[in-house]
Amino acid sequence: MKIATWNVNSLKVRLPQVLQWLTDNPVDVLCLQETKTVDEKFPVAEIEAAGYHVVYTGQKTYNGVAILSRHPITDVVKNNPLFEDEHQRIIIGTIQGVRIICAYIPNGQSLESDKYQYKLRWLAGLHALLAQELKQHENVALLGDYNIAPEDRDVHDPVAWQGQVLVSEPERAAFVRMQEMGFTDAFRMFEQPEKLYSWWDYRQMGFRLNRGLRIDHILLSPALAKRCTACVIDKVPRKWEQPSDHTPVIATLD
DNA sequence: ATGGCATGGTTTCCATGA
Repeated sequence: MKIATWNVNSLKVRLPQVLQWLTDNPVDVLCLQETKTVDEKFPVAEIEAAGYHVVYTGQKTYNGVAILSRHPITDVVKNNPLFEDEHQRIIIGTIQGVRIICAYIPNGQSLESDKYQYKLRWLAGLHALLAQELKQHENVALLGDYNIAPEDRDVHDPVAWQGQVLVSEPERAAFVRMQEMGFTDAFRMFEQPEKLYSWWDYRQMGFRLNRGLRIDHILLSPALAKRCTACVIDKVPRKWEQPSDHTPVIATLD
């Protein structure tokens, strides 16, 4: 079973790329973030025609998440029942016995911003949700745009980024807390190329200069980590015309 | 030097992203 995550930065703009990518990479599950699409305008027919079931929750302009799956999706939950939130940032479903949590964690903007405090509160709510899901399910996977680069090796220029949003100590502590709950960063289970990231700034030739961050992750519960045989970042779509600034992460489960 | 680019909506600028 292959599960993947991709922040598409507008599904309306990126739908052709999503369909192309799924043709090239027929994964079982693809979690999307930043669909930026209200539910009434979600491209259900196009995705179903590609052979995928889909569940989604969106809003106007911002945020929005979806799970695409080759297999039926059951027990769907939209948003975090333990954290009141105007934003559509979480969708959960069970696929082939795996509890798939698709999350778009807030950006935080800057340490001085109210949005940063919201991010930290949101992460505390996520911790509570994960604890609840772990009680109920053995196979839990959290896939998405975390907006956290866990370690300095996940940052192209750790000195320039030191203390900034996405790498600040409280954010990294929130990531560590998930690891302490039993989750494993699938990417770091395996030997990886150096300086491989999942996001690059659109500006100033960020991708060409490999000025990136690894902020999109797949965390696996203990039972799933045992089944994980590979995890890769696919940089190919970032090279396409009019790309998302993020690129997909894929984990393979036995 | 707080810019640079991309997206969607309130559309010819603004908010947001990371």
